[in-house]
Amino acid sequence: MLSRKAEDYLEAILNIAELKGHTRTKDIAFALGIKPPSVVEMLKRLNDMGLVEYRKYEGVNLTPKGRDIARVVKDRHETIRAFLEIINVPKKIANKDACIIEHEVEPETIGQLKSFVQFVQSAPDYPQWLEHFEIFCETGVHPCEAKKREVKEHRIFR
Amino acid sequence: MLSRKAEDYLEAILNIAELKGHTRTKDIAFALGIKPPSVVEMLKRLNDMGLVEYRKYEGVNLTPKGRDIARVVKDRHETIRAFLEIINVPKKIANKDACIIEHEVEPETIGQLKSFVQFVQSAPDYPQWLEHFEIFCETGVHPCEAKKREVKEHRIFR
DNA sequence: ATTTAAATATAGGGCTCCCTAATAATGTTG
DNA sequence: CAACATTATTAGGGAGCCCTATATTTAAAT
Repeated sequence: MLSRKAEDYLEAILNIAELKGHTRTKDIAFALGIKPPSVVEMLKRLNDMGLVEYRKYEGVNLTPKGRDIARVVKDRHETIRAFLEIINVPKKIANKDACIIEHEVEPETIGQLKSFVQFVQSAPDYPQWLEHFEIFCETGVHPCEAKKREVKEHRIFR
Repeated sequence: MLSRKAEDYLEAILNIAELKGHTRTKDIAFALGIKPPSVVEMLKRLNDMGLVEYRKYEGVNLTPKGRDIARVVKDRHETIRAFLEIINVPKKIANKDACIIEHEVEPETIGQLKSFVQFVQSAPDYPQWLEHFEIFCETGVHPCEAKKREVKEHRIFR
């Protein structure tokens, strides 16, 4: 089983490679907020696992095996981020926390989260309940409940 | 900053204490799926941090400070577990994955998750969209979309 | 009260992942 | 091409968590 950190590295390498074409130690270190020597250490390990092709002073490339894993990890990340944004977690935090959640969580959980995101996104129009959710966040009261109460109160006053 | 593992220990101690009145090394080890020596090591550390009162061969108790933290952790856990169950992650997995997610995630995220759970739970009746979500999981099609399509097809055939 | 069993603790070791300081390779530029 | 800056790497070390094997203590049973 791959450690969460190893997954982070693979994902970072994929992202950087897509962005810049080549991947250097420095960029990985920057992306993960750590120091270069830590990166080198991990690259050696990933190389030994056959997930990455690492050549000193030249840079790294994902192997097909490594790329497959990186894609899965990235997909999970996107799913979680999208979900968190749906429930109005601020963008920046959503992204950061997706990084944390994405590891080690069971496929079933990711699967359900993914379904949920797709469900919301495939809704024909902006779903009403999401609007209700926003009101609930602000007021602490479910709009439908508020309606009911009004009706009740009317009855009392009459 | 407290490590995620340290938080796990505090939560476990709280749970066991509530259940049995006293907390022993063995029970913690069982709850966390690790061996007793690892527990002893952590208890010493938690003791030094003032989160736990640990006496050799006698057991542990949470200090007020430790109990406060444990309660927060447990609350987070409950929130996440409840959410995962709402989106139909199997109970057992929901609980396990809640353990994983609950750590290190920003308060904002927990807050929004919590709001979401409360929102669903405070809905006056079983919300229709949840039913729709279940159908979507099974069929991959949003019920509302399906309706639209039917209408369209009708038009074509006439 | 002594033996035996269960629980607990210590010693020592390993893996992961991070760091700083020092060294080596590479690139850039006058 | 030499001097300088940038980037990478090695060396060595530390914290966190876990383990097995070996004491030690407490509890239970004869």
